[in-house]
Amino acid sequence: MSTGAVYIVDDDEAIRDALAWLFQSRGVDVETFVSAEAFLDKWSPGTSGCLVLDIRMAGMTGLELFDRLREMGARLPVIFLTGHGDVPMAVSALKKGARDFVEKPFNDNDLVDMVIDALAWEATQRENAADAASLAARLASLTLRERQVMERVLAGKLNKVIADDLGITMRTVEVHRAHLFEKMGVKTAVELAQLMSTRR
Amino acid sequence: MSTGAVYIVDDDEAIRDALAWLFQSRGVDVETFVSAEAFLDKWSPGTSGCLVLDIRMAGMTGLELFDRLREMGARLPVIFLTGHGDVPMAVSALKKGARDFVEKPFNDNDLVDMVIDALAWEATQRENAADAASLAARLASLTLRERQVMERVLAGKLNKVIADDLGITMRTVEVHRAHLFEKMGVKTAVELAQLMSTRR
DNA sequence: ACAGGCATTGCGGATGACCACACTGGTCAC
DNA sequence: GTGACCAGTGTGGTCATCCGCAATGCCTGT
Repeated sequence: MSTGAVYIVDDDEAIRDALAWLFQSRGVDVETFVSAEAFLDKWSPGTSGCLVLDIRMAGMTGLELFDRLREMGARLPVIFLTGHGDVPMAVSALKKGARDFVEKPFNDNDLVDMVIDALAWEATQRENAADAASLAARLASLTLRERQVMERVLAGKLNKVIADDLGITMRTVEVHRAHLFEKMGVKTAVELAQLMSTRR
Repeated sequence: MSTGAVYIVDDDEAIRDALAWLFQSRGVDVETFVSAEAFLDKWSPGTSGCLVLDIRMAGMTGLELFDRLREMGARLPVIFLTGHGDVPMAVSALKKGARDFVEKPFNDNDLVDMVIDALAWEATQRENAADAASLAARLASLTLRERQVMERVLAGKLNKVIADDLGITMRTVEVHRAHLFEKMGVKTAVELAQLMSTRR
């Protein structure tokens, strides 16, 4: 798992080149795009990294690309660059989850530091998302009965009560319980509770 | 528990009065302050509500008041008002946790809506903080041994193993276990795990 | 038709959790 | 010094959990 690259989207070739050189010189992988559309072509749910996005571009603007990516489920951190941004635009972008909003001219080193932070953040987010997905998958693999038993185990009910509750025998509850513990990859009810509590 | 008031800090009397009237007409409790210093006098850790803060004021500026409050542990949501803010100022304020950053002239209704949202948010935050404090208090009431046993219970260890671990008898572990369950207000290990997992 | 997964149940035993009762010893505060 | 609190221990019993072994009925896909 290497940490992702920085994706620079700007229709000004001079800026693309300058930024690409800047990041490369600091050891950050870079890919550049001439337009929002070009990045959308490249993007897939597996794309990992950080976006540096010019606001004002021909065609789709940076803000529009940002919205589009969010709609498509992208969770990449986005740093906006702008020559002459206004306050409402900056506020709206940040409130929608942009990572930062930087006016040109900016300090090169600061930008690289921001990107490096964003890359690290994105990597941990990606891990968390993977954990959540794995948990969801395991949850989905449970049968109806197993889910019903799990709910009641998490509610602290005794097997006897659960059995009564579901109109089945204690022995059957035990079987379901063992199965769901197996599927969820836990050995005790305590572990199960922790697993289910952290992510929600 | 009523939801808190909106605290308006602005050195322009006309604006204070206009905002006070605006909020009152929408049923929101209002208090106004002529300066950042005046609000600091009034503030205490129990102060509940939402701040509407002019940036440019004689004496301490809105941004300085914001920083000062954060240092003192205040978690009040803050909405900044500014006549001529610049982008870096807005970005910095939002990244430091300001709720919003609004340029004059602004839409009255939008501001009230923002404040109402902020008040609701603050109320739930306050509840969460109270729960966390109560949990911390209960945790602090545990004796050393009880904490040691709790850790190991949460690690899914059996009483036998815990006993071995701590060099004491199973019986003693059972006693500590019962005591800590009592103090933490839970009846089962599962409840304990849920209690400890949600807040961390 | 047959394999495989799911839900169900029974029996019995090993192990663990929980509890009431009883007792020792140390520290700390009033 | 006496009471409150903490830590530690024992006996004995009840209830719960966990497992292996064995079996039945249903449904689905090959």
